[in-house]
Amino acid sequence: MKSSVEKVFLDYMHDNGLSMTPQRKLIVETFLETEGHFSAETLWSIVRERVSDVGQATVYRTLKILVDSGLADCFDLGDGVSLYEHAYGHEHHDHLVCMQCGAKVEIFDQTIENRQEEVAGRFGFELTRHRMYLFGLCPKCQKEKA
Amino acid sequence: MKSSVEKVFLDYMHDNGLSMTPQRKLIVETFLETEGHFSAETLWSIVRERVSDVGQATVYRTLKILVDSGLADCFDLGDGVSLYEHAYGHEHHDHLVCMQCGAKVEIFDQTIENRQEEVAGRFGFELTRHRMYLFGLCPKCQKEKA
DNA sequence: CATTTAATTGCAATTGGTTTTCAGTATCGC
DNA sequence: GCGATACTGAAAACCAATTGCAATTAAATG
Repeated sequence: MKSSVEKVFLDYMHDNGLSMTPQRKLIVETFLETEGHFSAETLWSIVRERVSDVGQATVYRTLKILVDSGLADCFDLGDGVSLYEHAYGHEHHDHLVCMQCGAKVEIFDQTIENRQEEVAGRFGFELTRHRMYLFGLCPKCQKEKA
Repeated sequence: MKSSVEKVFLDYMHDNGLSMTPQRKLIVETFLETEGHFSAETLWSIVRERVSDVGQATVYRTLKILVDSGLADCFDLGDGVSLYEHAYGHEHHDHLVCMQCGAKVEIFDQTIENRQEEVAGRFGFELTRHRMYLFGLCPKCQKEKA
């Protein structure tokens, strides 16, 4: 039986007149098997461990499809590198990032979400989405520093 | 009497062995006279209206000094272009951005700030800074759409 | 105020992530 | 199968931002 994620992807492909190719299949599978937050470059290197002649551009192009189809979420921490993570079946969340080691924790706080709506409403804005990144030092790096 | 902002800048320059030059003076003055959120490119174009032969690199280099000295704040909305705004004498705030017209509203909510600390603390993180952007439609753009 | 040293400048070249172009190849609906 | 489209990898193009460089200028010192 086809997994629910694959169905969503194939439906998106079909609905938009896109074709399935061995490269895309490989990239999507690799994406789904890779946990955490990673760059296109990183995903490319993992893909190439399996099949050596997949082009970098194809990885970028496929990641765009993954984002558009709702399977991936793309964000960047302000350093010019886009990071990707699984979006299908994952609730919305923000990130807590260690500035020392780069560790990332997914966070969610309903109070913050509510206040965001409320603040936006105060200015008559209709809120669509938001991004929030908290930067600091993780427990481990605090110890190492002391 | 020298304004307080200028003093902070000159002190920073001196403390770091930096020299004052006509170009830097012009760029800093232009920066201080320009309100809102703007890119280095935009600042450069305003500067060149006054003196035509200021190099683009000098604007970037001076903006870096402004950020380091605490006079400017640099952030980006995720589209790869850094935006700058006045930081001296301005309290910390986040941004509410209209995705249609690009209008930006500066926002602040103490409840959100408190919860951020609290969420970070829950994971043992020591919070240093954060960025939060709320994206949506401003009142004007909502009307135009309807 | 001259001198010397270190900093600064504009320009052009470079970087680095990402996107696009292009000619050849593969996919999909019929 | 066949034809219209879509896809591919490689390389070139992009674009904001940075850097190397040789000439110029600021500024501390004597």
